[in-house]
Parts: sequence; structure tokens; C-alpha cells
Amino acid sequence: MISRKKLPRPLSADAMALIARRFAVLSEPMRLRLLHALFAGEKSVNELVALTGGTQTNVSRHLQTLTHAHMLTRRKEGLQVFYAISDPSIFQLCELVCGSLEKQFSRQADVFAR
Amino acid sequence: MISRKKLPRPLSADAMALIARRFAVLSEPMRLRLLHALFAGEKSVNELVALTGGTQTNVSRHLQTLTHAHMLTRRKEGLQVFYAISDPSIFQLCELVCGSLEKQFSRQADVFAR
DNA sequence: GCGTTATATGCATGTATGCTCATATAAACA
DNA sequence: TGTTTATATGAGCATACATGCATATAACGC
Repeated sequence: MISRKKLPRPLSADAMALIARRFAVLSEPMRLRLLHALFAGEKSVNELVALTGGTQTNVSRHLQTLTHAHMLTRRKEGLQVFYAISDPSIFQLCELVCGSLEKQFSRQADVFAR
Repeated sequence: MISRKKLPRPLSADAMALIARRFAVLSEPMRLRLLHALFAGEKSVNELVALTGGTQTNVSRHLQTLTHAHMLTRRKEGLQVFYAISDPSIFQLCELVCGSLEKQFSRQADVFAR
């Protein structure tokens, strides 16, 4: 009988580069702010500019990056373009990282509290 | 009665920068190769150099980065230094990203197969 | 057609960071 | 003490990328 324990899959160097690229897309604060703003649902570029406080140029560039990484979908309607999160795993990724950071900080807080 | 649906927590710009930093640490192929090599358990620097094919200098630098990010622990024993994964959420993060990439590629494969 | 609004992009610049070479530290041992 | 082995680090270089300015494209109304 084969063990049911979940094993890490073997990963090629190519696969590793793809995964790294995906993490890189998530490694910019402005892109995270955009994703966070989109958690509630699709928004136009102008709305995102207002919500994040970025310049129009910069917001547009980052939206392009996120779309090329297949994390967002783009829908044009008249003059406006609406973006929305297309990859639900984004939510889980952020939750995981948040949880891990919270643990780390609460441990550090414990040390200071002694 | 309060809804039980899991809501995304509100995130400050500072929190966002911390999360981004964490993703940035995971966004280098060599660091992912090191983490992957450590999935099976702790290893010395020399072993990691052999397993990843990197130079000693470079491997040492990346191990330092991962350790400062609290993803690895460092244990010195005689001349050797052993590193091990200290944050179990790393496994889940990689699984999530791998799964999401697999879905993306199988969709693309479908398109080509038509 | 012309002007206006929403979004995208070419170019230039600054900053961050990965990589390598040489050298430094640190521990073991003769 | 001097030598060897394992790991870390300082300096310099190259590259990637985020940002802003100006301008281009695209859709709408007149």
C-alpha cells in the first residue's frame, strides 16, 4: 500500500523559474495594493488610481503586469477598462502569508513582553 | 448574526509592504531551488552547493536572505552549518502556486488541442 | 471632422539586487 | 603555532525593474 502522506512533487529548474516569476509578480507593494482593492470585485482603472493613490501611468503598467501573469481579467466598456481577479488562489496566497507573518510577529512580541 | 463567510482582512500599506517583501524572498529561482532541496530535511551548505549547482558564495548569500526572512533556521556543528526550513507555510505556498500554474497550463494546452 | 475623457506606451532615470572574485572568519587538527 | 576545511562577507559590475513625463491610442459626444 502506498503511503497517503502528501509528498512535495519533484520540480525541474524550469518549473522553479516559473514559480519564482509568479512570486515576483506578487512582490511589489503597489501590485498588492491593486489586488487588495480588487478583492471586493472588479474596478475601473480610474477607481484603482483613486483607491491606491498611484499615478495613472504606474497603475496602468502594474495592471498590465498582473494581467499578463493571468491573475487579472480585462474587460473594456466604452471609455473605461475594468479589471478583476481571475485566479482565486491569490486570496489563499495572501491569507497564508498574512498568517505566517502574524505568527512571526506574535513570537517577537512574546520575546519583548518577557 | 454575523456572517461566517471569510472576509479578506483590511490591510495597511505597511502590512502590504511586509507581504511584498516576503513574496520577493520567494521570487528568486536559486532560493526556490534551495528551499526545494531542504524539503527533505536539513542540509549543510556544502550539500546545498552540490545539490543546486550554485557557487559557494552565492548559496551562502541566499541562505542568509532566507534565514533573515525567518524561513530557515541555522545550526552550527563543528566546521559545518546546517540549514532547515523553519516556516511550514512555505510548503503550502509552493503547492498553491504549483497548482495554479498547472491549471493555467492545462487551459492553454486545451486551446492548442482544439 | 474636432474636442474631451479614459487608458496605454516610449523614453529616460534612479534604485535594488543578483552574481563573481578575492579575502576574511572560524573551527578542527597536527 | 601553522595548515586545512567550511562558511561568510566586502567590493565592483551588470541587469532588472519601478517610476514619472510626455505623448499616443481609442471611444464617446458635438
